[in-house]
Amino acid sequence: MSQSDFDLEFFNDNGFKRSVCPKCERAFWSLGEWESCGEPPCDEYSFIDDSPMNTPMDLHQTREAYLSFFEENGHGRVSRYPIVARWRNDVFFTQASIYDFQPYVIDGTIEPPANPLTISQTCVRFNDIDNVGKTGRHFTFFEMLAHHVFNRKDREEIYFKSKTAELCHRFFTERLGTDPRKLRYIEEWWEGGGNSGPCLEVILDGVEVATLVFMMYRETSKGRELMDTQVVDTGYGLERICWVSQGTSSAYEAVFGSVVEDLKDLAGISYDPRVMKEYAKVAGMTNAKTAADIREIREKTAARLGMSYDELMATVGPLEDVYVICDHSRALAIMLNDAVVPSNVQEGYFARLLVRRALRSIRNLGLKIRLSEVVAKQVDEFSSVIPELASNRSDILNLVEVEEDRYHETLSRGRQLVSKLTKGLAPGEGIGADKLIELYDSHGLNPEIVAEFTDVPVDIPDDFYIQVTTRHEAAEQREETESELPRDLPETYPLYYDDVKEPEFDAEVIAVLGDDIVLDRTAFYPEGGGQEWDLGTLSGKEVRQVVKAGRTVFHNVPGHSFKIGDVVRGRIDLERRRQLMSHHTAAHVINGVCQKMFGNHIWQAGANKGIDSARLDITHYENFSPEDITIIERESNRLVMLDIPTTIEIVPRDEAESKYGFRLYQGGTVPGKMIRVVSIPDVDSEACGGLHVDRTGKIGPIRIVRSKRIQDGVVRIEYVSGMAAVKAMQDDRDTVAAVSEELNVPRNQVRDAVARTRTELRSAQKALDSLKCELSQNASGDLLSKAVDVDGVRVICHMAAEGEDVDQISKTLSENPDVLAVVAAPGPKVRILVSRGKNVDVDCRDVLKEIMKTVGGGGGGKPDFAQGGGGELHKVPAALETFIDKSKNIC
RNA sequence: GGGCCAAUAGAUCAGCUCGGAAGAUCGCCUGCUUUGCAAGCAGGAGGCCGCGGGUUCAAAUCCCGCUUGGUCCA
Repeated sequence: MSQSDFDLEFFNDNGFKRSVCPKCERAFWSLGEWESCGEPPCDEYSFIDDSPMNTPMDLHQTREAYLSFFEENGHGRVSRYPIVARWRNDVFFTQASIYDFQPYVIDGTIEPPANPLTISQTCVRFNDIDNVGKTGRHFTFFEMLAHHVFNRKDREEIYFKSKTAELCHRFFTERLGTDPRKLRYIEEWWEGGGNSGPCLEVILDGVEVATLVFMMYRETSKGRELMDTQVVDTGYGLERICWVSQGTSSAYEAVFGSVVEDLKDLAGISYDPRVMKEYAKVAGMTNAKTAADIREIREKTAARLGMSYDELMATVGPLEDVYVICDHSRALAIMLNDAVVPSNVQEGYFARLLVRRALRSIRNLGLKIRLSEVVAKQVDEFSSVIPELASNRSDILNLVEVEEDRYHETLSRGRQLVSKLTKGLAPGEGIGADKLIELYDSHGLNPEIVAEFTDVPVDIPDDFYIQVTTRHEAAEQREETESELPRDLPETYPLYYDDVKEPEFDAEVIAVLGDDIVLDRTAFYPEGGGQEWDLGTLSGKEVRQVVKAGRTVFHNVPGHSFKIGDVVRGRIDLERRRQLMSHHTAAHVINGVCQKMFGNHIWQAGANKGIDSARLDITHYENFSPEDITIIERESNRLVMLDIPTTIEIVPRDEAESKYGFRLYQGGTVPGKMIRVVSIPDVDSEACGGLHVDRTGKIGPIRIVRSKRIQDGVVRIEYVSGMAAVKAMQDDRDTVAAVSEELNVPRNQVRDAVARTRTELRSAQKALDSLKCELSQNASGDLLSKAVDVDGVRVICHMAAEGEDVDQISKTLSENPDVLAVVAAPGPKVRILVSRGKNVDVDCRDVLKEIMKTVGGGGGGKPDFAQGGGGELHKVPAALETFIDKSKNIC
């Protein structure tokens, strides 16, 4: 960063002065005379109760003021992108407006929807979630207002640094009526995502209202390189500007409108506004990173107001909970609207986190409401700007309710767990830190809840969450397998898109890499979109695998002898392809049916279309019931029989997005300016590179084989279609036929017959058991008559024969109070049981030991019963015989 | 994607440290008692101890792998 980076015409021509803040030593530009840079902690908020803007605006008015200003100044207004950044695989959520244009717009693959453009991008960030509700300015969900410019290399520059600063300045002064002298522009350097550039932080009355980033460089291993596209990346905090315009005590009061008022009424909160004003000012000054920082904010605030920490918290605590509920419910409304399904992994976990934290706050306040009621208010509040919210309303609320119920289940499990745990404690003993961490980490119970569940002392360490984190720091590695195929080969022309029914083609070999052949064109469909590759031959040689790297198709042909320049004749196995096409189009049909049946939250989460079977993974909160499957299957087949023509069109990306929305990207990200859209009208439209049948009728029958919850929030539908479905039906018919023949009943009686057979088997088993019991009773009677009396103890040694139930005999014998029974089992292995009647004062283990001395091997047990084995089988009879003599010594 | 916890009768769980004949409570069935209900009394049925390997004379119990569920983190 150098001073020249900020030597802007706009500043110089308009009398801006560059000063250096004596506290933080950063340089800043302003029209006013200022001692410092203006940003906390160098200065504190001065807009509270004294807005620098001419009109207080609500959130929607603020957004509109911004977008219309930039629209009037030549920017195209672009609608928001979804909050789940499905077009990227490096992040879960859209965290800034520039995410919308990474990587394809910035790397030049596609053109931006407008240039320059303006947008209000819905964003969500979780790194500051602990501060939400506490600092007066942190949110999980927020909107980033922005104007962006993409200046392409070799094209005329649209605008860059100077005009950006000018537009920003004019927006605040002309549109919002801010005194021009109040704005300060701090020189900074920005880095992120491998890029960097100078930036200006825009400070107004102590709050950073915008950041103007000039993304110019790429950070490479060779050092800093100028990017081909010079990007204006601005970010204006919608919530901040709205807050400043109203000058309320906290941003939450300005932003949440009627929702926050309703909740305060419900919770019966009344408070001295002075408290929150001071609190927000102090919080604004402090870098709130840990629980200790938050504590410091509270202590400072209490000191400034001349009250105790506890007095302050009595006011602030309930308000914080109200703000948390407002924030989390709003974030949930938007996230669920954009099809996040709460779950224990990936983006779904964040939705779960929000639900649980919001419920905790509702609980703290003792409110008798469901979270879904608050989410409903947020949905209504935002429906005017995000119209889909209205149509997804019931789906969103249902997801919240399902998740709320799940949390209650977790709590009741937890309640049992805690009471079980405390039962084992000594009087006065508490629940220690280790246990608390386990309860939280493994069972989802935070320490406060644990304390609520029990009367025993709960000792919560200050660094509780830090301890939890360290537990996780053990091992975290990730490995990525990169394809070894070269990417610098020429593109292969895809004949398979021209005519899916053409079985033959001629092509020229343009590269040979071992067994892999590259042709100038091919009709072999390479693996992609979950669809397996085509098989067939190249000039008679069998093709084993076909894959694509970049735009080049590689044919794996073991043992070929082709050379560059050879012309080869390809033949495709069309029957295989027809099956793959049927499975692929069926996936789109089933996906469409499920979306209609279950709602907007249904998205494809993965798919595989093989030759014998296929599967489609979709996002849903529970496994399907047999009834659901029946309906899905019926509706899918109905669409097949309607014989709907499918269409495939290659359209510009932005056109496709505006026509079909982001639902296009069911299969994940798709690169390129033009995208291939596969549509089944009124059912499903997806960006898809796969091969499809041209009418749904050609799919043939669709059979859902089973559904399976493969992880929380994702259900796998296994299905077959076309000939594979026909085969599945035939297999089922054959199976039933075989069973019915085996049972010798007609097929419609098979179920009853099986049930009957099972019952019969059971009672036969029982009869057998009681017979065995009777037998051993008889046997033990015989044995008792042969008992040898040793000092009043009847000693019995018995070498059982094949088929005798030794356990039962041993048990029965020892029911006689004066019997000591030694029973040896026949069989490949030695097994000896020693049991005694209740009046016999002998340790069975000693008896066993004595016998084992002769036999070898080991054993053990309890005083009244011991068993052992090992050693040599043939020694057992002798050992038993001599035992009688020895027993005289023992007894 | 990674870590942790768990899986035993229809339900809720004990037993697992320290290997030795599978238990409790509720529910269910039968009988008795009661005008009826709630209940009480007596008896009974109900278990591949998640699956698969290993160690051992012997595994619900120890070890390994898997499956399923829960939970925390990114």
